[in-house]
Amino acid sequence: MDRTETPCGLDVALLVIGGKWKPLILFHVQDGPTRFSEIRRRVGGVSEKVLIQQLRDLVEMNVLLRRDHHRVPPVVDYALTPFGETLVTALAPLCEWGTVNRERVSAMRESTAMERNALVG
Amino acid sequence: MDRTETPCGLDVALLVIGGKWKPLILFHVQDGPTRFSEIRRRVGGVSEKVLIQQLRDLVEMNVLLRRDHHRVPPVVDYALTPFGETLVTALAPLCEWGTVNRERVSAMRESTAMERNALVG
DNA sequence: GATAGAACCTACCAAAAGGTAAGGGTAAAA
DNA sequence: TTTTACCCTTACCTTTTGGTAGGTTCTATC
Repeated sequence: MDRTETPCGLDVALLVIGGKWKPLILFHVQDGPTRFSEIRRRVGGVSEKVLIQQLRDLVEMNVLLRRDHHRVPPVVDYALTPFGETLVTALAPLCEWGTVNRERVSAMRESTAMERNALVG
Repeated sequence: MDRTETPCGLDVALLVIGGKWKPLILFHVQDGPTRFSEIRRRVGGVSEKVLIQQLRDLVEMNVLLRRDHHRVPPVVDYALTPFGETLVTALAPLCEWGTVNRERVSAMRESTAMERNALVG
């Protein structure tokens, strides 16, 4: 059977998880509702601005639920929606693939970078 | 168990499939070696420049194999490597997820876009 | 009284990614 | 003989994305 006619759903998936930090966010939120500052600490390396952007995108897509506890100073946490859970489930094999092949991939990236530098120098 | 210490492999996976057309390319190549022009037709909407860029990235990453048949006018095709096959396998659930949720996701994107426009206008 | 921490927002800037338009060298088809 | 198709390449430009640095409002703590 020819797959030319059956469009691939990966474009849809990437609409949702496309963004430098979104996969990591999903990963670090899957154990339960997590506060903003805690996500920031766990993800590591994100600026607040970008974190909020990506969190908002995920909330808009109904992947995450934002809960404002209406306290001051603010208390807000984010949790997976049922829809978000299906996404995380679908993401699991890819996550595992990445974990298994981390070394391999980063080694390849380094070697090709070296080749490029050799051509330049 | 706390996942804070076990890094998520999704960042690695996105290094490989990150790029507007890469998932689609992988999808359209999985039935066997495919010629450049055929990939271009199947993917649809890519410029030659970008297609070649992404194909080269995938070749560098050892996901695809480029075979030059040394004819003129040129005959070149691209096929999945064994490594690439493992990636496609890991990608399958996400692909299915996207297919199942295509309507839902595009509906959400449209509604939030409408909200934004309403705020502007 | 100064400071730190919570969860953001805003203006501005840099880098990366993608897109457009043109060309190139060959051979077969029209 | 002009056109078409093949698989690219290059120069240039626009869009998207991400990052920096500052500010805000409030409370609890030192």
